Order: sequence, then structure tokens, then C-alpha cells
Amino acid sequence: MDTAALDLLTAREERFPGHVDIICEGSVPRSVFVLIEGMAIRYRDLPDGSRQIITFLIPGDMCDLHVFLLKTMDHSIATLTPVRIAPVSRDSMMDLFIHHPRVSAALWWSSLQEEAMLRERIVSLGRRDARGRVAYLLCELLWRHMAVGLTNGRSFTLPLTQTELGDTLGLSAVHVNRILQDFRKQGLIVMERHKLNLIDLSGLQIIADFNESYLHFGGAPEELADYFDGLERVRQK
Amino acid sequence: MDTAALDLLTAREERFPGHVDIICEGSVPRSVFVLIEGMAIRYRDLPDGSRQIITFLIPGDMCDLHVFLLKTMDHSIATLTPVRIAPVSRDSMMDLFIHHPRVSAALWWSSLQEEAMLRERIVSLGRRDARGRVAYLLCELLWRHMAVGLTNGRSFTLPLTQTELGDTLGLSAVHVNRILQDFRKQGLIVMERHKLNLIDLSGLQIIADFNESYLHFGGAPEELADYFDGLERVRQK
DNA sequence: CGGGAGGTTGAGCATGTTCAAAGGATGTGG
DNA sequence: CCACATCCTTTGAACATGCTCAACCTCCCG
Repeated sequence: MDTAALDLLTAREERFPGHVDIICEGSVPRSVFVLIEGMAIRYRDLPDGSRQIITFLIPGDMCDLHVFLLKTMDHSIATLTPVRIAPVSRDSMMDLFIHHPRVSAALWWSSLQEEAMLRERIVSLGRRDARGRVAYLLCELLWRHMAVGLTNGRSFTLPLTQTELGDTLGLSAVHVNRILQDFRKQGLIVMERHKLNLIDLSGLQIIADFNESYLHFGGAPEELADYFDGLERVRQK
Repeated sequence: MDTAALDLLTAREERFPGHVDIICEGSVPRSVFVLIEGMAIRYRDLPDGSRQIITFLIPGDMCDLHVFLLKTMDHSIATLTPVRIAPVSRDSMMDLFIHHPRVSAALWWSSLQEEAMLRERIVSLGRRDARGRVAYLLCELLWRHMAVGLTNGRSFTLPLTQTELGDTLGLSAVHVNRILQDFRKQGLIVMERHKLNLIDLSGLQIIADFNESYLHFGGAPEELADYFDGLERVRQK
């Protein structure tokens, strides 16, 4: 019945074209949503005209689990490609928390994973050189796409321009370009159209000092299910 | 009765000396805790010997609200000064979620604030120059100390070495030193012992492009209380 | 008074930026 | 289906920001 609750939430669906703002900094979001298809970014524009991309949203990602707790958005969300999203109202969300603790535990879990990714990006920006940052991002994106079944071997669709990569990694587009060329010459990656293939994944992971365990793909510890089942029993009394 | 619940949690207390690891990367945390006094950091060591400081923990901060959802820690936590902490067991935590939804809402809220700070650090590391980063961090720390009543005008105790500042900002200690000197020469700050005074706060905020609203000090929107009260009623049925 | 950690200084160097221009690719309207 | 416009990628060269290394200084604390 919990899956039924989830299905109900994602029944309705909205579409947006590519390169369009879904939510703007300063606005008051009225609903949460799940990204069903396509790719989007969280970002912030800075007064000097530059921008920083904070996270990529790929299918299955929730945006934002708790955003309605904040008065206003402190960043914007924009599409990179045409997307399909399932909006979830504030009320449905509250209903979910009250009546379906196991579902809310799963959502909670995913927000933890996102937090882990934010920490990882901080480490990247603070302490990895440009090659390491690019390599890390490519690995991270491959693993995330893998986790939701959107890979084909070691390749997946990456609809990003080099400018967007630069805005994510704190690098200029020109330098990103040079690093990607270098990776290609070394046979680490192949890119055509927007299909990226990480030929030499382990080589990239070494450059990146990448460790997939930081992304916590293993899922939550087993015993948690027991806790949340207990929670459910209490509430249903 | 909710405050009673909180008091109960923080009744027990542990002490640690300065410059000691409280929780290490890779370990399985058995309890959550609240920092009562002193200062601590979340950080990660990298294979090349460098480290990245991810967040500062100051009195009132919770660490980590949800950490027990993760199998293992993806970073370590260390004290900077001697600290007092109140440990909270996994069971008390679960109990809190079940019986005191308004308290858990408050905790939830604080984890959101932390997430906002992580995003802000990403923007800093990705798109601000060295002066901007230093200025931003000083402003952020002042505001956070203000929020918990640990300031005296525009000054507060900052027990950080320049190396630690560098490890936070992705800069070398030498460069941090030069920037701080510059700020002093320009009359922006005064530092003696470990007392920092942001003489020209608005000047710093301009250099930093600092906007305190990103830290979401305003608190959660009013109507949220209603939601969580409703939640409580349902559970108490 | 001595030891150690942290702060300060200078000089050379490296990584990555900026600017400008040219070369693809993609998509749209005629 | 071509022509054109636009956006993206690529290239080179000069430049800047911040790093490294090494030495020295200063303060604190025992």
C-alpha cells in the first residue's frame, strides 16, 4: 500500500522544455516534485554575472524534499533538457509523512544521500586540481545514472556543455575543454554527440581519487526498517 | 512538555579535550549529539595528506541529526577546543520522532539550514576569489554566533589557526595570512588572541557578496507549526 | 629559559584565467 | 534542401592568482 501511495503522488505529470527555470531564487515554492525524465540543475547566479551549479538532478531525484520548510528559495532550478516532473503538493507531502512512515524514511534517506554529495563537491572544489575535479564529476555522474538504470555499460547520455561543466567545477570552459581533450587523447573517455563513455573507468577513478562509498549507494542499514515499522505501528494505534 | 523532552535528552553530558577526533570516517556512529560548548569541525583527509574542512560546529549544532541512517561515516568530526556534548541514543531519537513531532520538525529545520550552508560553501569555493572566501567565512561565522548569543557586538571568539582557515577555504595558510593582514591594514577587522572583531562588517559583506538570508535565520514559515500540530494530533489518537 | 606551534616574509613558480578569433555543429526559416 | 544564425568547441598567447618552499619571527606555556 505504500507503493500505491507513491504511485498516486506521481500520477500527475508536468512537462518543461529545455533551458528554462522551474523555480527561481527568492520565490516561495508551493510544491515539491520528482524528476521523471530529463536533467536539471540547482544553481545560483552571482552579481558579477557568473553562476555556480550546485547539483545535477537526474530521473528519480526529488526536488526538494523539504523545500517548503524554507521561506524562500536560496537558489534556482533550471532544466537542461526537456523534462517531465511529477509535482507533489504540500498537503500530499504532509499526508505522506503522517500515514506512510516507511515512504518518508526512504525520502529522508535520499536527502541524506544528497547531503553526502554536497560534502563531496566541497572536497572536490577545495582540494582537488582541475583534472581531479573533472574526473570526479564524470565518475559521480556515471554511478548515479547506473543506480537508476540509465547507463549502457560505461556510457550514458550527458547533455552538458563545457561551460556548464565549468560552472559546476569552478573552472573556465576553456580549461574544461583542454582537460577533456587530454582525457580523450589518453583513451580515458570517448564522447560523441552527448553520449559519454568512460572507457577507462578505473584510470579516471584514480585521477579523481573517487570512492563510490561516499555516495552511499548501499542503501540504509537493515535494522532501520524495523524502527520505521515500529513507528508505523505507533501511529496507527 | 516538548521542552521537557529536550531537556531530558541533553541531561547527560560528555567532555572532550581540544584537537581530538570524536567520530572517524568509516566508523558506524551509535549516537547523535548536540554540541553544548566549544567548537568542532567536520572534515575529510585526502590521500595526498591534505584535508578539507567541511563545516564548523558551534554550540547548539546537532551532529548529525540523521547520521544513524548511514551505514558508515563519510567524514570525521574533530574538536578544535575542549567541548561539552550531549549524546542522544538512537532509541531516544526515534522516540522523539514518534512522540514529539514539533521537536522533530525543529531538528529537521536545522538540518535544512545546514544544507543551505553547504550550498553556500560550494558557491564560495567555486566562484569567489580568495578575498571573497575569507570575508564570507568571517561573516558567516559572526552571524551564526550571533544567532546563538555568542557575540559581543561584532566580535566573537574564533579559535582557528590560519592553516585551519585555509583547509576550509581551499587556500594555503600563507595566502590566508596575507589576506587577513590586508583586511587588518584596511581596518576591516581586528584580531587579538582569538578574539575576532569585524569592525567594518558592511565592507566585508560587500567583498564577500554576503547575504544573510541564505542562512535562513528567519526561522521556518509560521504556517508550518499548524502542520506539525496536526501531525501531533493524528499520532496521539 | 627553552621548545613548539603558529604567524610573517620573500621569491620563484604553476595552475588555471582571460581574451580573441576561428572552426564545427545544430536547428530554423525560406 | 540550402542558407543563415547561433551556440558550442577549439586554439594560442599573455596574464594573474594563489602555491610552494624556506627562513625567520613571536608568542605562549611549561
